[in-house]
Amino acid sequence: MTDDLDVCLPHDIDQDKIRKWQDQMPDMDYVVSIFKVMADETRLSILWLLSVDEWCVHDLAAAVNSSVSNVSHHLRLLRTSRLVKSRREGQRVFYSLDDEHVIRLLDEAFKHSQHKKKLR
Amino acid sequence: MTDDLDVCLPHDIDQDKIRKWQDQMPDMDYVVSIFKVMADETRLSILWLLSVDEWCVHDLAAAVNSSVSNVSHHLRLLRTSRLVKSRREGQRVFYSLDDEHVIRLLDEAFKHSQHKKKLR
DNA sequence: GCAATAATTGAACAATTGATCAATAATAGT
DNA sequence: ACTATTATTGATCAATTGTTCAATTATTGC
Repeated sequence: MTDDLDVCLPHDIDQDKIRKWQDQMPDMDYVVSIFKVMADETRLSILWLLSVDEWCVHDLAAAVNSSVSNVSHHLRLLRTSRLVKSRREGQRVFYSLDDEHVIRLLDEAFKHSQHKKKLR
Repeated sequence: MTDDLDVCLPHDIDQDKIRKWQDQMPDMDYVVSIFKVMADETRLSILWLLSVDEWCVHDLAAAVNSSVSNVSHHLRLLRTSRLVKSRREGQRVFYSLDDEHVIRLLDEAFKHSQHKKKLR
């Protein structure tokens, strides 16, 4: 916790700086929630696969080496986060991306990753 | 778990698709770790503040409304993830970004956020 | 050496998360 | 109506995470 009782104590020169940038700080909530969703190997794999094609739950589970149940749980989170959408076709439910921005984030992140790899 | 014992059972048409994209899937580990680091309000705020200037721990703590101890813990994670670097100046330790890619990720994410806001 | 400021560290705890299992729902074919 | 396939859901449990507190380290000035 921050108590601003440190008036006239050492190191109060930067109060202006603190206030200035505190005021300009954007709302973190939404961005944090997006990063939370993407910060999981299974979900990130799903998103990557959905960025190249449409997939049914069964095949997604096979592709990410997990159970249908587990993948379904993850898909629900992705759906409520509005990152993917679904459509039913017979017994199967097909999922696809529902957010152009996510592709940009994925691209940026994997580009980043590639670059880091070279440095080692 | 996926047992590929479903040979010659319904819905085996897509085995090729599964294998094809499974093989092309990039390594998720590094990207997941970066998203994990960014998926926290305190750390994201710190990163955002560091993207505009250099900060000492004390001021960062004040700016994100947290304790010095807490911020120091977060900074350690950011440091070991190689996203920030530090330099000592007297009693104080100044932190700054150590990864150009992070700025791009931040920009992309907050741009995304801005756009979503308009839609509601 | 001592006191003051700044920062780091480790332990402890509550809260959140991801995976698994069993049960249920939805659809299609016989 | 019954069975098989696909998908969803809820409960449970282990593992991870974020915060707090107390103790420690590092640096400066007296």
